[in-house]
Amino acid sequence: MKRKVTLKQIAKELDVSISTVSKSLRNSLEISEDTRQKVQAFAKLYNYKPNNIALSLKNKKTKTICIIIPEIIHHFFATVISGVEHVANEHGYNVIVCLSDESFDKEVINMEMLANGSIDGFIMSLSKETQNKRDFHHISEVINQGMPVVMFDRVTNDILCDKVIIDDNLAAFNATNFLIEKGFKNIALISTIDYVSVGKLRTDGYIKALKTNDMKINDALILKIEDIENFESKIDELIKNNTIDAIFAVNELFAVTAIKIANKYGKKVPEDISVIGFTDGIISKYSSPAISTVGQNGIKMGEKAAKMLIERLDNEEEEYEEHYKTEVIETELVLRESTI
Amino acid sequence: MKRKVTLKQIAKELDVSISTVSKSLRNSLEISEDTRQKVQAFAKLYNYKPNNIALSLKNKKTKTICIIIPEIIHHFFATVISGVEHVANEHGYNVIVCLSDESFDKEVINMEMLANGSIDGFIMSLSKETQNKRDFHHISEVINQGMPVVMFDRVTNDILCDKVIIDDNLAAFNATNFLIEKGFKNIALISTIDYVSVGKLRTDGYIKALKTNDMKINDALILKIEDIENFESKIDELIKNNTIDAIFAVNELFAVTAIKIANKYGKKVPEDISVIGFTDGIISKYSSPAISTVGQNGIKMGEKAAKMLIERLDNEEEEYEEHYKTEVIETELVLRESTI
DNA sequence: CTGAAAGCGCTTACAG
DNA sequence: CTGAAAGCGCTTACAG
Repeated sequence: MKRKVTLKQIAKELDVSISTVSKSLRNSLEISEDTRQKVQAFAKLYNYKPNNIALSLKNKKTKTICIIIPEIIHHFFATVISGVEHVANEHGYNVIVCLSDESFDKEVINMEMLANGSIDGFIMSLSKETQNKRDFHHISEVINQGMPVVMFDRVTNDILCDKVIIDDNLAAFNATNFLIEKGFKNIALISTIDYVSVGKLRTDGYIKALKTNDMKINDALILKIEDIENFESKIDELIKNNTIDAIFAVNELFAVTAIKIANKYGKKVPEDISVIGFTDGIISKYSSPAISTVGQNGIKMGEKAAKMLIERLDNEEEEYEEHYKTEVIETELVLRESTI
Repeated sequence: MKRKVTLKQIAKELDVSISTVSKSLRNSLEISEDTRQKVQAFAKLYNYKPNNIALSLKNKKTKTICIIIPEIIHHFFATVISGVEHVANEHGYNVIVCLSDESFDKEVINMEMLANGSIDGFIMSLSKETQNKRDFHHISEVINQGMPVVMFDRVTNDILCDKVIIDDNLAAFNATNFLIEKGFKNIALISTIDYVSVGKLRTDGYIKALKTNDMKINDALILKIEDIENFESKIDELIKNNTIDAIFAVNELFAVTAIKIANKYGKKVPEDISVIGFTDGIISKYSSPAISTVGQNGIKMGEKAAKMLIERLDNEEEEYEEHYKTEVIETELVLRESTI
């Protein structure tokens, strides 16, 4: 087992100073061709690589960014990570992934832990609990210390920073409108409680579409799911107790579950009920029938978020600050088998 | 914008030495009660937090571990990350996630980059390309430098280190055997090419089950998919050209695709064909019919891998080395709607 | 009880 | 052309 070699050791072996070794390896013209070659050859032989931590301390930058997400099991968030990873790596950055598990406390702990020099900036999507509490002091604190933050998807207006979102309202409007144009009269909505920002926006879009088309809002057809534990029984009730010819669900889990339950009551999708989901993930693609859905393009969101963050980091000298942007990533209606 | 405060600044403000500040904050008895309180109060006021990078440099440990996976979109790997995260956080470790994208080069670059002091140890699953090339020098190099590595799922015998696996052979044997006991005679296998270690092991288990039951091996029913691009047409051919009453697929993507294609040819699952997949992920759970599958328990694998790594890190003083273990996580056959 | 010094591994302005 | 010194932010053995 040969431990990692340091400048000091090389200097000792070659009987020169540490400065000389350092400069030689960075190919400084200050050093004679001869010495440089000797040092470089030796370093290569011993497979010298500079210690990242020492460089980080010296440079006051770590070339590492952190992405905080509520849940990695959610396919959408996994795709965002993938997008972030690729852009980050291209620019020589590493990515630390933190999971808040939808918990405010875990979100705070993660941020405080990493804000102390471990990373250069954050990319994050708020946990449900944080959105519910509306307590964002941990985020503003980090920003105040001069560390850039980019929020995506689940964002808040209470914090000023760069953001990457989709137009949830518009996407929901379009999806609902699509169903209305198909001639459906009883379009149900399966959404989440309003404090989840995207849930509320999507609900608003649905309502707006109905209103725009002079259709009346039937509260019985609007289901807001609070508790992921027993959401199936809620959907069951919705379908059992109402006349429904189309469903718009704000995520794919709700959509696929709705289809299952519809089948249970002898309703065929899409023949009897058309279904549109949200988030173009694995479930939508591979379930039978394949589910029509609002494609969210997590990869692109991740890429964009990473680009915005890295741009800010790499231009830190210049006084860019306060020039925050909100990027809206376009969505698309992916039509498959669950709609006629 | 108030920059982060350092010991030096506190020392200056309070007109004491840096050593005194440091000791006070660590509550050293060397320092008078009085001074300690003063320093601590001041530190609290200015929200002092020690700089992680400086600590890492000093302590020669970063309290960060890296997990390298081939693909995050694969639900199984996402669950492993989740397991690693939780155990790591419990023990005060952060997790860096790296994606190799199934590429040998990316795997090597990631490891070399992070091995230079950024992290304390690796948890990894080999990329397809690495398994194909059988080139593991980057891994042995890291291990030689004294950095612990834990491999999971896609492992190799060529490297000595801690490992977490499932008994792929046995799991495949059991799944196939289950189908045989149900009375099926023409059981197809949809696997991957042999250089993917788990693909080969699962194929072997399938063959062993047939042999044990004195059934003959029909090569036409064994499909080894090389190319993820056009795997659908391969499965299509398999189903179109053969008489099949059951299918064992080595992942859920293959399983769900097989069901779709079977439907296309008018075969119902499970009435006409029973299907068992591998990896108990989102797809298996939510497709219609829900797919019976070999549950792999990624969470548990991740937790175990993290525990093994952290144990090694925390006990580094003691000469534990060379005492490598391979943990086998049990699998279970999860029966759902795709088998009769 | 307090502080100066050395050190973790590196870089760079400065002196010779 | 080479090297000693200072510094990034911290800890700790040692001196006073």
